[in-house]
Formats: sequence, C-alpha cells, structure tokens
Amino acid sequence: MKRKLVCVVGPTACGKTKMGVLLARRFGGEVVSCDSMQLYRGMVIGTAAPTNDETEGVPHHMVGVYDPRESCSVARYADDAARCVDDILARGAQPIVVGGTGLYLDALLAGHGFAAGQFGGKVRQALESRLAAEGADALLDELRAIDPESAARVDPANRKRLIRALEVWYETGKTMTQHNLESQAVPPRYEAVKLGFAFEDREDMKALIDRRVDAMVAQGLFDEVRALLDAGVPRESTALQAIGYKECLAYLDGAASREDAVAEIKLRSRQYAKRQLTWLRRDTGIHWYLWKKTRDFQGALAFSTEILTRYGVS
RNA sequence: GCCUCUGUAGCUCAGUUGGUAGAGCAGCGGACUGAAAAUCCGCGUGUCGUUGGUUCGACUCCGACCGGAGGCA
Repeated sequence: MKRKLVCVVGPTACGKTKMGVLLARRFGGEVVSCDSMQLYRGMVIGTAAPTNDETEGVPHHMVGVYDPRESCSVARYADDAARCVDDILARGAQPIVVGGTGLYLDALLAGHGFAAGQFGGKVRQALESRLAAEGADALLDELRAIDPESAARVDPANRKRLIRALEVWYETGKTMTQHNLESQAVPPRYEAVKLGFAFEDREDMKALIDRRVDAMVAQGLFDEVRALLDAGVPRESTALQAIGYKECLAYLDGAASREDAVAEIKLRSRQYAKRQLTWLRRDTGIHWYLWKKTRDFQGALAFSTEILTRYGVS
C-alpha cells in the first residue's frame, strides 16, 4: 500500500513546527518544510525557521536551501520538495510536510507541472514594460482575443495574474485555460492526510503573533536583515518581501521609527494569517484541531495520532 | 476664572447656503496553477459628546452642561 504523506497546516504562529517534530518522533518521520520564505538561507529569526533546539534531532528538509539573492518559485519548490519526499519514502520513513504556504503544498501534492515563464524572464519583463506603457486594458483586450475564459477570470487590476496569463501563452503557445485543464487531469502524485492547527478565537492568535514578533526583534531580527543587505541581497528580491523583512528595511532606511516598524510587522503578520485561513478553509479534507486559549500540544498529538491511525499511518 | 478651537464608524478625519452622513486605515469575507509572507476583489447604521431650544425638518443654527487642546490671566 502506498504510503500517505502527513501534512501539517495552519496559519502562522499556530504550532506547526512543534507539531511536525512531535509527529515525526511519534511516527518515525522526517520533516519537509513547505514555507516560501524559510527556504532562503540566512532568514531564520524572521521566518521562525526551526532551530536545532526545536528540531530535537528530527531531520528537516527544504529549510535554508536557496540563496536569497535568487528568487525561488512554486515550480522549483515542488520539484525539489518531491525529491526530498521520495528520498524519505525510499528510506522507509514517514514524510511529514509542514508549512503555511498553501500554494506550495498543493503543487507538491498534485505534481502537475507548471507552464514555463519566470520572475525576471524575458517574456515576463517584456509584458511588464508593455503593461506600464500601454495600460492594463490593452493587455486585457489582447488576452481576451487569445483566451477569453481566463480574461473573464482575471481582474485587470491584478497585474501579476494578467501578465501571467499572457506569459503562459507566449511561452508555450497554449492558453492558461488549456494548461489548467491539462494539469487538472493529472492524478495527484501523493496521497495525504492533512492536519490543521489554529486558534478557536482569533484574538488569542493575534496575541501570540504579537508576542512572537517582539521575541523576533529581541533575538536580533534587525541585524538579520542588515546582514542580508550586506551580503548583497537586493531589496526587490523575493526574499526581502517577506513579512518582518521589508518592514525592517523601512526602519533601516530611516523612513520609519523602530516602533512603527515593529507595529507594522505585527499588523502584516495578522493579515497574512487571515489569508492563510482563507486559503485553507476551502480545503475540506483538513482535520482541524482548534486551540482553546493556549496550544495544548499533548492534546493535539493525541488527536493527530487518532486521525492518522484511522488513515493507516503507523 | 475668562477667551479661542474641538468632540461624527474601532482609529485619523470629510461633511458644501439646515433635508437624519462618507473617505482612508483597521476589521470581516473572498479569489488564488512558475514573485504566493506575493497579488487582487467585495463589505460602511454610526445614541453625529449630553441635554434643552429655534425650525415642517438640525451633524449643520442658539443656550446650558460634560470631555479634550491651546491661549490670557
């Protein structure tokens, strides 16, 4: 019988890292991180990447594996993470995918490819300058002529989506609509059991996020950001768009006070958590464990073990 | 104590010559197939500080009171 992947999902600060470790120890597993920012080297404090203390000896993959000077992408993540998963399976261990980047998780599990095109690519850059010169309506008209269905789906204000839809066409000669149909037809690459962790009361999550941000700052978040800049990481890089990093830039540039920067990080983190919840909510396959006031890891472990056993994970 | 300004959505504020109110931010909901910690969309009833009065009708005018800021003493 094909081994199922265990997935640990949930909004930020809701105990995913800890649950990953507990489950790995309980089921003889290794963790594959699914986090678009923990991927980058040198971004430990601000991304709350698992530390040696926290991993308790459990192997963690896909953390700190890319140079922050180059941008990663869903496609690259999905390929590399799948390789990790396959290695773990080959060793007879249990892969435990832990992380809050919903799109990345879906891509890893689904295993369909992505149409060509990339951040900084020729076609993309050309489209970006055309968008600036001709305006969104012109590009939307063009998309409508090529792929009316996705033109109807894309909001013209959403420049990234508009550009991507055209990019897929110019890179591959297939419409976005066609590409999506084909990838939907690909059977999922892995079977998974998903466990979700979140707070019952949003206020409790908010309080924890605030405390965590304060802790990050105390641990030297500002220095971490400065070190990235010193290492030549461009300000426009994907890595420095991470929450907690771009707000520090404003402070380091003297454009914001330290207090304002910290407040902004808290705010953006909260909003991010909300977006994560929106993404996760539509996945009806997640087994949720809701924290009441505090994170009761023992209860969560018991809950998880029960679910996983029911699904044949052992 | 006197004078001036001020009190409108959780916050910052608009509100034209009286016809019972609207923006930004926050918040909430949603979308999401190579930048996703990104990008984008939708949602605005609140004793208009309280209380009298003028008026057909007051957030808008007048009085008193309560709170805030500043000035003069």
